[in-house]
Amino acid sequence: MSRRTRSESSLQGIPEATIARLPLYLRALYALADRDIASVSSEELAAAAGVNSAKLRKDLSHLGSYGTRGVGYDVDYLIYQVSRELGLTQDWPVVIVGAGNLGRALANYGGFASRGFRVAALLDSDPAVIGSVIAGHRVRAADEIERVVADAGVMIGAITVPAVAAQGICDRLVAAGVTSILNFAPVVLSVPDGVDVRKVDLSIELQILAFHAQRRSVVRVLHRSEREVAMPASNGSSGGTAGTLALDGDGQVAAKAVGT
Amino acid sequence: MSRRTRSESSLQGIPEATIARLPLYLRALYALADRDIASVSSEELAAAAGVNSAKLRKDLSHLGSYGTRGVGYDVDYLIYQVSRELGLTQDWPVVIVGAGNLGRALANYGGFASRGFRVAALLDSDPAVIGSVIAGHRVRAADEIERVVADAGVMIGAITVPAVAAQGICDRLVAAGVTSILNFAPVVLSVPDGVDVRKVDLSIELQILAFHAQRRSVVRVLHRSEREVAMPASNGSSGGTAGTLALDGDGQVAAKAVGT
DNA sequence: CTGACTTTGTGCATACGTTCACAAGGGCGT
DNA sequence: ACGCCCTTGTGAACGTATGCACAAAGTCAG
Repeated sequence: MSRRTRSESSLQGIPEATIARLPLYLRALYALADRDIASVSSEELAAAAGVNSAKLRKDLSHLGSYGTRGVGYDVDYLIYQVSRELGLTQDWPVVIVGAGNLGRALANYGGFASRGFRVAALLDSDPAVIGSVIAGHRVRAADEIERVVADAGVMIGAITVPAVAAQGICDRLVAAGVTSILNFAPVVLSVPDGVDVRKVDLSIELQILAFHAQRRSVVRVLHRSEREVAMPASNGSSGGTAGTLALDGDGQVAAKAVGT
Repeated sequence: MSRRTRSESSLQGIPEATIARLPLYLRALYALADRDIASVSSEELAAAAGVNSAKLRKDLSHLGSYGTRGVGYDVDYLIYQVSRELGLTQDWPVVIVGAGNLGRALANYGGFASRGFRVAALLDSDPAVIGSVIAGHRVRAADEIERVVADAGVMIGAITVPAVAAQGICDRLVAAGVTSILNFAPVVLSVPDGVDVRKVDLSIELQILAFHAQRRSVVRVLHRSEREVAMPASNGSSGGTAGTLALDGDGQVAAKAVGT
């Protein structure tokens, strides 16, 4: 089921991976514009954004043919086109629920207000915090979610509350009409169809980093005794579903400082 | 070239996409363990983690055969195996540079200390902040980067400083021996080979949300006047590289509240 | 006006990721 | 002890993303 028409119009057909990179290009373009650079080649822009130039050209080609062969791209024009594609030519009021450390960081975030986004309200359920002013916004009670969303026409909500409260807040946001949610709480939110959830989880990023860091350590150790890897995994009946776990420090690796 | 041996050992061959999901599974497993659930099927665990069950099984199969056919997975055993694969059975001291809102949020983050990670130090360059205590850590001067990294054997650094200062801090972290960097500053960091950088950018996530939100609006508008989409893009010579930009509000869409 | 040069936009090959569907394998009731 | 039933683990098909390499298309000098 879930047929997608994918018409020839550029409206539908932009790959998700491309969308995720457009903000990167946009940031690089703004940096160029700040330096009064009027034109840029795909090679230069790709370097500034940290991607392959062929990939950048293919990404931009999804928005249309906005470059000039032999010359490059007009910075201002491309900024406008990318902004328009991302929907940043309009104003997006955002409600932030949870005025803890993360909520405050978000409300104070510079790149927030600068390009298209605006903090419509900052909410919290803690009476000790309600009424205080953070980043120019008086913190309002979480009870006011419905009113705030309706009054300001909010379509985007950011959830920066503790994990246990996140689903409840999410439900209320959705019921009030919010269709896009940025979730910072370490839980999987369940939402009805048509609501878009993106998550930011610091812990996950750290764990991915730890994996690679450990892999580097392991590789380094294996270089010393290459023998033991060649042994295929013993898939005998040992282990299995035994009740006691062999939680000894077998797989442990020495994490020494890596002074160059 | 760039031959990869991809031996039968599980050490090398785990896809990046799988790695990125392992923390998700781990979180779901901890939640199950907290509820004293000893065994779980791929279907249940997949639902808890918000993924497809076939994907979950394939992901877990990369670590080895840790399930029991007809039964499922032993929760504690799987927690151990996933933790070990991610390198979370060892302790990772992390240095946080930048004690602004984000740095504080990170230092206070619950999921930080709980599983394998430990704040080794919190640094800042602002004399007004140095010396104050945040989340149980006395903020130290940014000058001490090298000493802190060496003393605590830090391999992971988090950068929560303003964009302009990020590359400089990054260089110093790398020079001091840090090989994994979590970057919150909205810049592309350049690092030598062998250093792993992951970025968390609130603005990018918001922009992706805005894109989808706008797309929903556009689709809704188009349903009213379906005619105009059928017209193929006029790729004539008009427009082109003209000096003046047509920055009128042509592509604007009405962002009305979405009351159910 | 012409021709050389530069850079875009894209066809194609390859790699990677996802999903289906089912055989293999283990537990459990009888 | 046997066979049914359940769930894992995986082969295969499909879809998506990436990167190379080059034709198309424009600029600019003379």
